[in-house]
Amino acid sequence: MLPMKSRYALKALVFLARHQADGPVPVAGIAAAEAIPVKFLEAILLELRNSGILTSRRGPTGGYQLRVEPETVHLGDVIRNLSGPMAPLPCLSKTAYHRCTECVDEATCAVRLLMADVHAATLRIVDGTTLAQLVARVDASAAGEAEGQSERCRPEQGPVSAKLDFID
Amino acid sequence: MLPMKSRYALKALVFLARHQADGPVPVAGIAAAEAIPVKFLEAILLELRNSGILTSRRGPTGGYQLRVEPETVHLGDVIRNLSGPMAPLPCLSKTAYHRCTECVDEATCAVRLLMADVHAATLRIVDGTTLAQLVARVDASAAGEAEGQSERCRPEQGPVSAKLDFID
DNA sequence: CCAATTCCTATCATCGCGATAGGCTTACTT
DNA sequence: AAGTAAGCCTATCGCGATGATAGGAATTGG
Ligand code: FES
Ligand code: FES
Repeated sequence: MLPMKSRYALKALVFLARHQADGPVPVAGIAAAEAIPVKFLEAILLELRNSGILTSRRGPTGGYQLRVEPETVHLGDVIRNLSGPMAPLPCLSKTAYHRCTECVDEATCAVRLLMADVHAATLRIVDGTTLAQLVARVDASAAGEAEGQSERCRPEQGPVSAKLDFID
Repeated sequence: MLPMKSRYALKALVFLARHQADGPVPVAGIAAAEAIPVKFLEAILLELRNSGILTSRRGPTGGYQLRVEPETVHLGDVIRNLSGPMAPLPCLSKTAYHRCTECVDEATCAVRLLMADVHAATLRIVDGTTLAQLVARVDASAAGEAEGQSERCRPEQGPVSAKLDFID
């Protein structure tokens, strides 16, 4: 499960990307718009600021603002900064690596072999998507909503398991 | 993080796939070979039995055994049976779906849009890999270990982010 | 009958997570 | 200078999931 911290952060960043022109936006404004607990969001935005993604100004007319262009914000970094590495196994994290005590040989560990692919696939998506791209996709999704043209189409995917479309 | 329950289960299944010919294998044997707490593994194998993957026999010479061929065991089902759905968001699970209270419109939710791809990629791997394939990969990995021929090669992947190889 | 093994229930300790409380600091407005 | 709106920071709390253990009942081979 993606932690609430990261979910809220992503929502807030999308919101801020949309309001780049408005100058600093106060926490209360974002929280109200996105239905996020104010004090919790406060802590989140603070972390994002300390990690360099946001700027802040205090006092009246203060608030938060994107420090960098949305095209340069990789969503994987956002999640990592707030919720730590997302490796499904300790032995797969580069920044927080530590050996799996239960495994004798890392090189021939079946669990590791399987999850390494999962991890790689995940990173390819979250690190390969920028905030700008996400905003664009939301817009596209909203545009095609009235139409029966749901989701983004990926018709040529190649049969993987020949079974049914995967669930859950 | 993949729960210990699922990690242990995968290891045990690989072990059992390797010892298919030996007849029933007692829990203690698997636990010793894979360094898994006995009582914990006991509970895990019991669940796997109740979900139809394993057979058991009691008494002396008893133990656990694969009920079906390793080619028909999809690893995603193993994980699901033991640790529940692996959807990164409640709104992405088919079997345990429930609406995200914090999100106004599911169709235009940025978080959902991003994680849907992650989820799909994960399922494509875990449900697209069978126990037999995993065993084969372990063998292949063990064979190429002495050689500099590490991991499975996927040379043509297409530039995704043009950045560095992803970390964590 | 005995011993080995599965089966089942209950219980525990710990930890991470989501969230809140309370106060301090900065800075704009009047 | 006062007042106030905002960010900044630390501490704490409740809760549930997780990993693990205890103890015993049921089954079955020798
Ligand atoms: S799971 Fe990390 S080495 Fe086996
Ligand atoms: S995260 Fe599920 S609808 Fe937004």
